[in-house]
Amino acid sequence: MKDISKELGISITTISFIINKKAENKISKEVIKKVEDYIEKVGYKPNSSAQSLRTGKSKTIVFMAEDISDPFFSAIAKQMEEIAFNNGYKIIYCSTENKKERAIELLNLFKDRQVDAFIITPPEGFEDELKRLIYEEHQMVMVFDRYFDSFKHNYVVLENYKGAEEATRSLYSSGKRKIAFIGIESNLSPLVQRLEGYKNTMNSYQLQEYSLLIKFDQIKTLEGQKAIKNFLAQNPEIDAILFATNNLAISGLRVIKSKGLKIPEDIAIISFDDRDIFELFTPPISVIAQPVPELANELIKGTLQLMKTKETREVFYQKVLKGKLINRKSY
Amino acid sequence: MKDISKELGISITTISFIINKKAENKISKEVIKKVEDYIEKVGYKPNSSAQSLRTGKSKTIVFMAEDISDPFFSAIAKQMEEIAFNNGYKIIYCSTENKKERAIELLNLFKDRQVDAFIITPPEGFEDELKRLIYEEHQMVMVFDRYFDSFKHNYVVLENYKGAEEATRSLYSSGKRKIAFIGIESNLSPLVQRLEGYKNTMNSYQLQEYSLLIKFDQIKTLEGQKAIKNFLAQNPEIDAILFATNNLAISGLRVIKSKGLKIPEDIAIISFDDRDIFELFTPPISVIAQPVPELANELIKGTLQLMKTKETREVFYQKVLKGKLINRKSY
DNA sequence: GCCGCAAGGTAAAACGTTTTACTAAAGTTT
DNA sequence: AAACTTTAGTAAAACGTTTTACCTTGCGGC
Repeated sequence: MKDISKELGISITTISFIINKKAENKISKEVIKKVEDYIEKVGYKPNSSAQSLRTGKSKTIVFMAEDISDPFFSAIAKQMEEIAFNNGYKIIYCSTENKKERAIELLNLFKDRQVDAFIITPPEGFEDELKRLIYEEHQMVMVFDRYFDSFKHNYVVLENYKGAEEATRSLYSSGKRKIAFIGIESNLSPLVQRLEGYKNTMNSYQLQEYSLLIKFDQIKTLEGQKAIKNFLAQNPEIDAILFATNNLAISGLRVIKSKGLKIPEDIAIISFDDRDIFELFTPPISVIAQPVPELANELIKGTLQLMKTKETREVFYQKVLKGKLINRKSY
Repeated sequence: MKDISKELGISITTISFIINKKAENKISKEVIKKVEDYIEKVGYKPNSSAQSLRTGKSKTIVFMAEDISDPFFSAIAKQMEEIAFNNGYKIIYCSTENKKERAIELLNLFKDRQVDAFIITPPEGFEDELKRLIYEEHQMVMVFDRYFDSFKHNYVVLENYKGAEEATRSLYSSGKRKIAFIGIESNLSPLVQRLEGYKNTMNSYQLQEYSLLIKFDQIKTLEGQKAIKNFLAQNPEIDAILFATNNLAISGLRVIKSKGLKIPEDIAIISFDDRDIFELFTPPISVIAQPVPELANELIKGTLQLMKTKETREVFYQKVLKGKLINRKSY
């Protein structure tokens, strides 16, 4: 800017105004034109560190996902990146592995970097920490995938209860009566609501519930598969399963495959969350798919919007999006 | 720092020295201790924008992947993130979609932000641009997954030729003789080398080659599947296929499934790149798996190392890692 | 008692912006 | 024509660090 100023004989202030579009009714058209042309010509780009230092804004958003290598989260991440970038923001990713300690550690490490906003998939037990972050540290926070009732905050989540309800109904409609639910031992909102949706639907049909809840860290392990195997062995009458997450379903499918059960004749399947593996499985697995582009869009648009409107502690950005039941003949 | 300085009656300079570990033989033990304790107590963290402004380093690395939502790249990304973070670096991701124009656009957009290094998966036709970036703009660049022969640069890639060779041999060993290669129309190094590996091996057995090259943007489409279907129809004697990428294999498997061919009896399969879908497929698909943790490790360690040793245009960081053939009985 | 030197420390400039408060000149009222 | 107002622009401080060059004190050697 100093160089431009010297070259054009125009003050740095004026140049700054022009760059930041604050020149409209201060600076003459000719000067604006002259400066803009020169900037274009020499390809000047402002130094973002200096801008951050002066304004206190870093144009950076942190996306703290449960696991950024999970297909669901990485798909969300990609979509968000694009939109954020076009709005002049960059996103930094990290994974909590659904561990509270890890999330806290990450948060601490981000304290020193200036960050304009956080998009967080809070792990189990992160409630108090999250509240502190929002209400005491006054950070701009958008919560994703799950939310808490104990305090108000911004969030974008799936309509989990309805999804589970619809899935259970569909299994019922296809003639299944011994419908099981395999979920996760957790009180995160989606897992609770999915279970609730299942339970209430079964109840409304006056059917017996069969539910198995697996520990979070066993989902992808042999222990998890063993638990499912035992569950099925103890309840051989089960003729349908609703899986609460895709990873759960994958473990379940391994068991079903190893037991030689036919889908959907012996056992019908619906899983939450779509991923390519389900479409290609033999037979293709039906799912309640999350609307990834819409979720990503809401997340980032909401976050950008909130950063614009600043400290409005009154209005919250809360979106609940519908899932889509995709019938692939696995029930 | 100003506050600490006032509070402790110690100059800002001294505090800066202590924070940056440049105090060892300048400042007395007692003062160091005092300052460190105070910093710990009040939880002071330096302002990173100010640091960047002063030092010209942003502690930021850009990872320009082909597609960050692809399981291979997102797995790499996750691993790198972790290591980078522990070294005080943050990573910004973006996806080129293997489009030259997109990559150039992204690069331009990063010009204004200060970036310490680039890790790039160069798309087709990016050669000149990459060369310019390295040799004219003197950016720190680590190239990933593919590389160019026409100029020296840092890279981390897979030993593609050997991988294809080994896979082809294995198919031969299992008794297959009409072995086909389905690849991509591209002159990116891995695709060329995989084809070469296949061709030369077939040649050494004096077997006829069958190869189909699909256009990059048709890989995941119906056109791609149609091409594969035609290829198989025209060469019904084919009894084995080596797929050059996982996405190709997935399209191929759809075709094979729709044709009702049995794997491996009717047709044996090996694919490059592992992904969970292959393990769960019926039957499980054999693959040449890339060593993801090692790749990520080399990438980020290499990049960090190069940033330390600065302008050493003589020495290049070039690693070629071995793939691992995993036999899952699909051949 | 003076010199030189090491140890321990600091003042101040610089990094590249944004923004506040100001000015000079020209135009508009009265 | 004096007194305001608007227009077009600028000087300088501030953001929070790092780093260069400098300063002071004490001490050993002669």
